[in-house]
Amino acid sequence: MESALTLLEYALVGLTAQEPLSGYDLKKIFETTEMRQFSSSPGSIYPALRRLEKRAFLTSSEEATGDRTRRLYRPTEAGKEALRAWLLAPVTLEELHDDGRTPILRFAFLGSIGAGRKPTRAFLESYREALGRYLEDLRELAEQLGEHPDARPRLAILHGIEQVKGQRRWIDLAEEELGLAQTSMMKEGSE
Amino acid sequence: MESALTLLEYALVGLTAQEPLSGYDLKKIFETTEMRQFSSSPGSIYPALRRLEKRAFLTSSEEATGDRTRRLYRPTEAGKEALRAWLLAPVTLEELHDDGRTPILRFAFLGSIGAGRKPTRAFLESYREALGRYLEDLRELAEQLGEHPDARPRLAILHGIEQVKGQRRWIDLAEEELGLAQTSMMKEGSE
DNA sequence: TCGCACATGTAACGTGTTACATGATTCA
DNA sequence: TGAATCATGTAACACGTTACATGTGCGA
Repeated sequence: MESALTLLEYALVGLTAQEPLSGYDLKKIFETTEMRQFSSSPGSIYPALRRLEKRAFLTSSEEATGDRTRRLYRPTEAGKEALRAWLLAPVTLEELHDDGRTPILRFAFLGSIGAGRKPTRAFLESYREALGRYLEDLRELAEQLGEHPDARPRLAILHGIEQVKGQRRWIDLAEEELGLAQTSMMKEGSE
Repeated sequence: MESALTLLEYALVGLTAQEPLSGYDLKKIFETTEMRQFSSSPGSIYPALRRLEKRAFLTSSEEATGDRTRRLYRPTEAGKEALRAWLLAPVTLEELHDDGRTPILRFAFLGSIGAGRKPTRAFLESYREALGRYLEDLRELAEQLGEHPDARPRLAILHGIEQVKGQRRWIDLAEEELGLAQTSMMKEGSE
């Protein structure tokens, strides 16, 4: 252990794990896809890549694609291991408190470590469980705010409750699409 | 202009605008309510309060509540003005991209500047509008990811879509609870 | 009197942001 | 030939995190 990468760093390892990428590629991904949450400024990406290489989570090699030379990054074994540990960790209430968007980011990356049905299902289960506890907290808070003269703070909590409900619906949807029906009793052999 | 406070700083101004608070009070709020997203560590709060006082967004006064002495903070006129500008700004697509949680945080604070029905309605309208555009982007992205061999990235986008739907439902709910039915043609006099 | 809650700070550190800077290649 | 895109950096700065530090008042 003693890893603890930043979210940006995990994203860099996760993306390069799927295929070797240059800093410029990553920049492009951050500005065109839903990874907008990460800054696409070179001032964040390039230093992070250097950092990860120095810490031996990534390796790079100068390569000539067509005519230009680009420095392509890919994860080392240690990098893959750190990524795996991050992706396979169960979703906790604390994670939801810190930043509700990291669970789904982790989910999206599960393919980059070739995770099969079992870890995917385990991930969704822990997500569901954490959401359940989160929902309890929110309902309690909403009740406490019931006396508040201004309705808006309580409505803000109701917003959170609606979000949690949406996330739960999505888990059902995802399990269905992935053929992970929770009622099934069949043993699984994949992964 | 030339304000641009951090999210933490806006939260500090917004909370003290409702009633004068000490650094310790704010710390408590951050660790017990749904404002957990802000660190409750003194290393972030006290420096931020000093900063805001130096920049004349807050004033403080040593006061003896019971026996202890506490430094109570409250916003200056400039502080209230900055808060007002922040709260009354329409929700934009960019804001949703940067951090989907700021709109609802701003909404929750609308009472602290005594915002009435009209700005509240305007806020929700802009929110709805921004979400609509966001939804279009997400649907397009989901379609692009349809070809992807791994279903999980596309499912991650569907998660975003579910979240947006939940937010829209909440807007309807909020408008109803606040008596801001969008079908109503009545002119309003408040605020 | 022992520990907990109250109450406020400081210092080192790492990281993201913004702005600046450079040069090659491609396309109109 | 000029502009846009490709491609990679650096430097100053501000901020949040973590850890350390100090002291008071209250209740068991």
